[in-house]
Amino acid sequence: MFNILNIMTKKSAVLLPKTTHILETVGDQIKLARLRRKLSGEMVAERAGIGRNTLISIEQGKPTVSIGHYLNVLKVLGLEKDLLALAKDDDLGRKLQDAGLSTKERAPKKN
Amino acid sequence: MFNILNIMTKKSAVLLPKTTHILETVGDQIKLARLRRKLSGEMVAERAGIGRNTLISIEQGKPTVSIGHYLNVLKVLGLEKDLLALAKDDDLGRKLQDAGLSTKERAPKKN
DNA sequence: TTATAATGTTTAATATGATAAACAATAATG
DNA sequence: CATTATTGTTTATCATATTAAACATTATAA
Repeated sequence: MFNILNIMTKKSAVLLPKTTHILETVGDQIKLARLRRKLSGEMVAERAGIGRNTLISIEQGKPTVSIGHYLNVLKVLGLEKDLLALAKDDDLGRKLQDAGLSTKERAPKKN
Repeated sequence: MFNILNIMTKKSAVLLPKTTHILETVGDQIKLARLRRKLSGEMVAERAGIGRNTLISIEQGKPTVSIGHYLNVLKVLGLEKDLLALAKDDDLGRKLQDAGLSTKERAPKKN
């Protein structure tokens, strides 16, 4: 509590309220998908190769869990392809690209 | 190499080939979204509050990066709502639910 | 063609993610 | 109602995720 050193050396992700809400919503959706399949947390955790506590962290929307564990849980539920939606339909990006044209392998140099 | 103890005590996610490919594809999509915005890796990493190496891990599809860091990178690109797609359209789940009916707060007891 | 910024790799240090275990609370059954 | 499996919390331990720094490569733009 009030540990300035902890704040300055923090390595875990700091989320804004809106971002936190997104993660919690995803956690709820994953839990609902599990319950629809009538699977206990212990069963899903075991099949995903993770501990029970880590699955609970996912379902509660904790930002610390690795994307690999996330993905393996989605796979147990048959939902792993949902991840492909990330940065897939990049409308803004394509408009920016149309404006600037071309797509390079690297970002432009700042001169 | 050939460290049986490392295998038995592994905590990082073990992915199957198909799952690995999904993560790598997402990494490519994130990198493409960054380049369309003409942002350097250093700039995105700084805005997302992570190190440059961690962003590289994300763009290369490494399974170790936390969902929180992932989410903050997506936010820098204006794509954070994409995460809401995870376990959202659970077609199979809804069919299973229709078959079994009801939705409980917990998985059924196994007796 | 040349200069250089962007990207990628490796290494070492350390904060932390993931875990099991023990426990408490409670929803789901009979 | 009574029983109990599921869910959730806390704690301690340890493997590892994250980082900065130094360096190498190469695409970019003049």
